[in-house]
Amino acid sequence: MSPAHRTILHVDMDAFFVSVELRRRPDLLGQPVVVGGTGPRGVVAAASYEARRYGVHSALPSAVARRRCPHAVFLPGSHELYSEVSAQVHEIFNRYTPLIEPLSLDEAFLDVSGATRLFGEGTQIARRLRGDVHDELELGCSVGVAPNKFLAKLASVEAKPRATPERVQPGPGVVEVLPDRVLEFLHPLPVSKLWGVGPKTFEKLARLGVRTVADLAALDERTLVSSLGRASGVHLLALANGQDDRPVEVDRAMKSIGHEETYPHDIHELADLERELVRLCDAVSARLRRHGTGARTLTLKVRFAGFHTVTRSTTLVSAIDTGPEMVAELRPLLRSLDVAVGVRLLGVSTGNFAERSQQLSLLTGNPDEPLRSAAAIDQIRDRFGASAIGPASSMTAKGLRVVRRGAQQWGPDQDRPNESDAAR
DNA sequence: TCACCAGTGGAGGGTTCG
DNA sequence: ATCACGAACCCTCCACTG
Repeated sequence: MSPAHRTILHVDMDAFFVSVELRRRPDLLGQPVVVGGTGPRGVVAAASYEARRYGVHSALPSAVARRRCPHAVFLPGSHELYSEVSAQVHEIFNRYTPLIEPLSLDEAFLDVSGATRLFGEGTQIARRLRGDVHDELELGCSVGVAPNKFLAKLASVEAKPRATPERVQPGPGVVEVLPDRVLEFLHPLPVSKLWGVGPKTFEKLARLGVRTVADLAALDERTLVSSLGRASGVHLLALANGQDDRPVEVDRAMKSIGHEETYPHDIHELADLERELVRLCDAVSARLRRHGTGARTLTLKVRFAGFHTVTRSTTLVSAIDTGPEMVAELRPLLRSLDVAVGVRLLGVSTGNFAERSQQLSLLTGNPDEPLRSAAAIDQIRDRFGASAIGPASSMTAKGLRVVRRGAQQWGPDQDRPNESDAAR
């Protein structure tokens, strides 16, 4: 039996990556600080509220961010550290409910419907939780409280601090949407605030004369479905009426694993791309094995110099989980493309997970060689680190050192300065 | 032989989110 | 002037099956 109405929390850490950095760099407090890619093709992953005053926000190209706020401090960031801190935040959540659905490192839904008897109303839980996070981790967060996920997420936006060109205003921290005030809260909002309405959908809705959520709610379902498609149309109309019965899902199974990289310079040579393909397959297959699964569907992604992007995929009868096997499937797909114009990004993604079946090699009649050597590689990496061993094709000419690009999640590293730049 | 139906699943493109 | 990365989900078209 589900309760008459649920109490859902959406917790969103305030400027998470930056706030974590500021704990070890208190000298930067109150300054514009940006975490993200530092190279010319990088983007902003997180901006302090001071930086936001200058129009710097996440996903903004770093080059633009530098122009808008030249005195901002740019930090490369450490995904691993943020992961650890995120886990600590979740431990705090766990005091109040086990029903936690992480959306990302810095966001989560909590279903506290069953916790109110023990800890009080949703807003009381929200305030206690904020206090814990602040006192124990020196981090700020904003919490939305509502009868469903979608409204809780909207509420947490209202709870956040706000940066205007003049100043940074602290937010209320906790905002609740009461069950009998849902439409009152929802309908005046612009449709662009709805979860799932991006630039494209916004344009389609604008053509239907829709500007506010109230406009959307008044729309005929058939009209909406014919414009947005079945699933999106029905879903969006429900949201516009404040209805969202999606449960807080604790263990969402991963459906795809992939790696993609944007290069500091476009690549024109097929041979170079094939070498990159080997590296990507090596990395993705290692992650597959760590998750103890194999993949049946492999997808190659290529972004050309003009930003035009294509994908080529293949689905196998049985799942694989080693680099060489993946390369064997994807290399022909890569070769089928004309890469003369130059490639700025190459990506490999896997899905359709299934147990890897034991099989005999047709050539040797022995148990699958790739499988055994992959296991050996995993052992070496466990003991000596990820860069201890890699594909021969990614060794430098000088040999012996595996070429590992910087662990940059938000774009390629800054170009390595050459000797003439070393002026001091 | 043709038309149709319902269901499944692959391929490729696309949108959205954080 | 410039635009990352990782993942989920959706749509359309198409082939195949019964």
